Amino acid sequence: MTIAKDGMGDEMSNAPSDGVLTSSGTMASIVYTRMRSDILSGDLGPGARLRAEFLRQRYAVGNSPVREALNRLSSDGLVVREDQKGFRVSAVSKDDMLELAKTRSWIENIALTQSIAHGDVEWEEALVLAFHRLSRAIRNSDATDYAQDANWEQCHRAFHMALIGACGSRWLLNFAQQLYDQSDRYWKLAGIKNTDPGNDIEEHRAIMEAAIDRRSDDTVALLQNHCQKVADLVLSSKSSAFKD
Amino acid sequence: MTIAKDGMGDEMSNAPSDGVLTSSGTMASIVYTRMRSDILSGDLGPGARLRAEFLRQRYAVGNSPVREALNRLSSDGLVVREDQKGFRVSAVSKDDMLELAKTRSWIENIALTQSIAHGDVEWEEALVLAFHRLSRAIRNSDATDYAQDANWEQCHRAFHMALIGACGSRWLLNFAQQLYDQSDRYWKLAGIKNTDPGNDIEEHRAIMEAAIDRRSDDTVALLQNHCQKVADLVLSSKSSAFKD
DNA sequence: CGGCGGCTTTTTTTCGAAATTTCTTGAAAT
DNA sequence: ATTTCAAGAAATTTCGAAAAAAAGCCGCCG
Repeated sequence: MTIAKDGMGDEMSNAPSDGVLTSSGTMASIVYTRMRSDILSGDLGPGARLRAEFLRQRYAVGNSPVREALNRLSSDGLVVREDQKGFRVSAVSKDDMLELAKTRSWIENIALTQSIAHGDVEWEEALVLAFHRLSRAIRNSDATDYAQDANWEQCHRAFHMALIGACGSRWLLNFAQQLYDQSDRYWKLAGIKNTDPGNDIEEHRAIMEAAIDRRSDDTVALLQNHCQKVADLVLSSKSSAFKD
Repeated sequence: MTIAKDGMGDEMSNAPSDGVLTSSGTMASIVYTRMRSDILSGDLGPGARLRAEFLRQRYAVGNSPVREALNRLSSDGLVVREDQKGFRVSAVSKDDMLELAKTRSWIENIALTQSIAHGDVEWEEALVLAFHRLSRAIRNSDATDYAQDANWEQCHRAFHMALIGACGSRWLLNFAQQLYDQSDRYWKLAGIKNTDPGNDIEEHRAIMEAAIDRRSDDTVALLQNHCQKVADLVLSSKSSAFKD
């Protein structure tokens, strides 16, 4: 089931089976995971100062775990560090969003092309499974905005990772995940309501089928379109969050 | 002179003008820089355990700075963390080297194409300057193996960064730098002697000129060729460092 | 002879406080 | 009124030791 050979991948290494980062073990890892989640969800807003005392209290731990988590997050680009002046949640802007979307499209383009070219039967099956779970998550969700659903989120992430899972480069997978995280943050900050379950399922199904049929160009086009649509939505939202 | 808009870039942010990472400020940052350098140079060999006591003594600091540096390096992929079992220098292998070379070629391909498409006059000038410094570093070096020369190393890195400096994505620049670092480590571990200064200069000159002439395809081809040659050398070296 | 539990030792991880730096405030001087 | 400077406050960074976990050791039992 797992594709990467495991060894360098930082984020997914502590995932129980696939997707979720429960990352246990040390306090530092727990704080890292929770804080990452809080930043992605917008609970810790862009630009917010991350004072030691505040975080120690919030996560009920001492100084060291907080600091270790912050240092990891800063390498992930979710937090910025200014020597001697502390940490803050990295800012957002229209320009950043555009840069992000551009970069993501480049990276996913390569990764997807490679994945389709080299994906084996295992990859196909993992993809089908990921799609099945995603569509079920969408159907099962009774919320008017299922994007809030933690399960949907995990399935959606897993699907996109499964797509490129056979690209043959842990580096690329890592990069793609970083970019996915960032996009995810913008999506949530924009506060977009996901209103059309049927279309959402079909869009993902089309991507999956094209991938499995090894129609490389089609798949890439569909995925780019999918991502572009998301980016447009984010940018055209009232976007009170982006001072721009 | 600087191209990136500055803000998220982690590595280069503390560089005085360009290239060198003296990254001062906090002890943690100093240790991070020195340790990174020690790993890249092979002074801390692949797979080596990084015990707290050893590092505290080596860098003459307390526990916290060492730990912060380790956490940052682990996100960079130069160090692997195993919760509750400490840190070690990330391993090397033939497969990893191939994966790395592949990924680097993909990333640099995009970055270079974009840089050539969007590079302005400032970019051209920075590139010319970087080349000039590189060629001077090569000529001035009296060592039989100028790759040992710290100055050459910095100039070489600066040149390759200048090439893609106008790609328009800080993400991509960051990724490219990570991959460059890793390649650099393999290069040094392989212990290759750089014996042909003249050819080295001309190879870089050809790349620079093609880039400035905006011959996108040519430039990419030249760069790929350049990187491929390096990868082949590394893999065909006696490579006592790679268990396979 | 080999594997298994319990003990000691080593190493990692975490805490709380000291040291250092930055930020704030307010009074004095131009 | 504005700027400058210094003292106090707040926050970050660093240290050293305590707590927790892993690794090594040795005798014991199957």
